[in-house]
Amino acid sequence: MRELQVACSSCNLRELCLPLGLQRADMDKLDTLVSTRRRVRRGGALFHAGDPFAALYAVRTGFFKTCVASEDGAGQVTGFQMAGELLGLDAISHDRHTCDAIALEDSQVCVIPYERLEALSREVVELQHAFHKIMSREIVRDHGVMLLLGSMRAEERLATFILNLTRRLQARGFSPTALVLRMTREEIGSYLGLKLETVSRTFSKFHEEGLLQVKQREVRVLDEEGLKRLVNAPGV
Amino acid sequence: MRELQVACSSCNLRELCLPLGLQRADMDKLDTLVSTRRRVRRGGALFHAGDPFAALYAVRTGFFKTCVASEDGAGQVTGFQMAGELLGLDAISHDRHTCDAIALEDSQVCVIPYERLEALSREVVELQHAFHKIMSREIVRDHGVMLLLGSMRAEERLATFILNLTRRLQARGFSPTALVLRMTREEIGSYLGLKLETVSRTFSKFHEEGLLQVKQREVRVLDEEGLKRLVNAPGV
DNA sequence: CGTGACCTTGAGTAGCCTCAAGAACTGTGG
DNA sequence: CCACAGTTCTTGAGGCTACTCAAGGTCACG
Repeated sequence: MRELQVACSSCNLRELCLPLGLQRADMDKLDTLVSTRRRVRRGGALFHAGDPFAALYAVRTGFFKTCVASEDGAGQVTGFQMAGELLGLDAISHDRHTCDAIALEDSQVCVIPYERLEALSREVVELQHAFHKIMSREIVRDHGVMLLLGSMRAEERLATFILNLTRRLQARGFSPTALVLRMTREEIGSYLGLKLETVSRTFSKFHEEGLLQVKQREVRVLDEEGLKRLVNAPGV
Repeated sequence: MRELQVACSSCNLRELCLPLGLQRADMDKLDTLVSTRRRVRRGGALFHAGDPFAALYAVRTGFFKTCVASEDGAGQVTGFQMAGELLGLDAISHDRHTCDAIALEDSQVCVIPYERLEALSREVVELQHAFHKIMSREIVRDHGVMLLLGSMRAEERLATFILNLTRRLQARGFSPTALVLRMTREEIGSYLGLKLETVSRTFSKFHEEGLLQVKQREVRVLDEEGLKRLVNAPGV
């Protein structure tokens, strides 16, 4: 758990992350709050379900998955987080984390001590706004996943997933067409409510149909409109 | 839209609702914030997706469903809300509601003007805590639904749903075994990612197996342990 | 170059969906 | 209070999607 110095005010993610909407002066106050980083190796856990809650984490670099455990031992991936996204919001409710956060590549996170975040957000209205919006956005995102899991078929689910990933990567300055999946077929399947074989078959189908070029974890979007059509005009 | 006088400090839901954890003095401040109620007739909408966001709502009496619309027109029920639960949290993110809230019986809600809630929660630490916990709890709840939709079979889903309803009703002083469903088979199905026929068949199956007594919308839990076993020891 | 993890593909099957018909209930007007 | 229309619920038959089980291929890494 190496700790590094950090400053939100000079972070190139400040337009995506917690500081969104803050003025320069307020940003300086945020710098006093978010003062350390933490490294997590690929495969390592940022936190586990049951761990006491002390801080939220903002992904600085790298890629995470969060997964909840069900009663019978089987888990489910509830989300994939990339740079600028917050981890740990679920823990506020019970002062303990309710899911595992696992790094899918070597990563760095900014540590946001929660008590101090609450204190500062009582002083800085814009920070309060930003934080509430982030929590609310997480709720909206979850509703979108519920819609996906509850009413889409396999092809729609995977198309939605790929379009969502490319959109988020594009917002971070990456190519909107070429991406390298950081997660296994099984993890994608868990997130989308499918078995890994179904994910694999559906990738192959998209490949055959010229929607995607798929080579293991390297994916290139060849026909974005075709993918969007799949999502919007669901199978009969 | 009839408006009535109301006071959190004298509300018998204060242990379930926003005021959870507040001291007497702070409760009085909350009373100045939550000063009006609104009636919604069965079938009526508290708000629609796209409506500008101004207030959160706490269910005072009655029963609601929230549903999001998907691109292709089909909707999905994202939750059922009963007394003491908050509606509208999703709207904070974009200053517009992202789902419809429909009353499933004649209902009353307390109106919580959002700007004033933010202002007061900068003053009253316990209110800030309570509000953040409520948002976080919604995120945890959504993760539970994602787990249900992503990895459970029909029987597990319905058993989970019934157990969840009875638990919440019990917390409100109702019988943990007898309940009257406020929603149709189709709405249950939409929430659980099943077709209404499957919901109906699964109810019939539970009835045959002696787990439930089902007569249209009247349900009596005969074997709670049996339901729990279904949830924890999934099929095969 | 061997080992383990991950991915692809095939064959057969189970669970849920679709389509359809009829029953039970709700509420509305005579 | 009853008849009727509309909605909701139940049940059956058949079909399709995604799952299970299985085998072999690819890739990363020591």
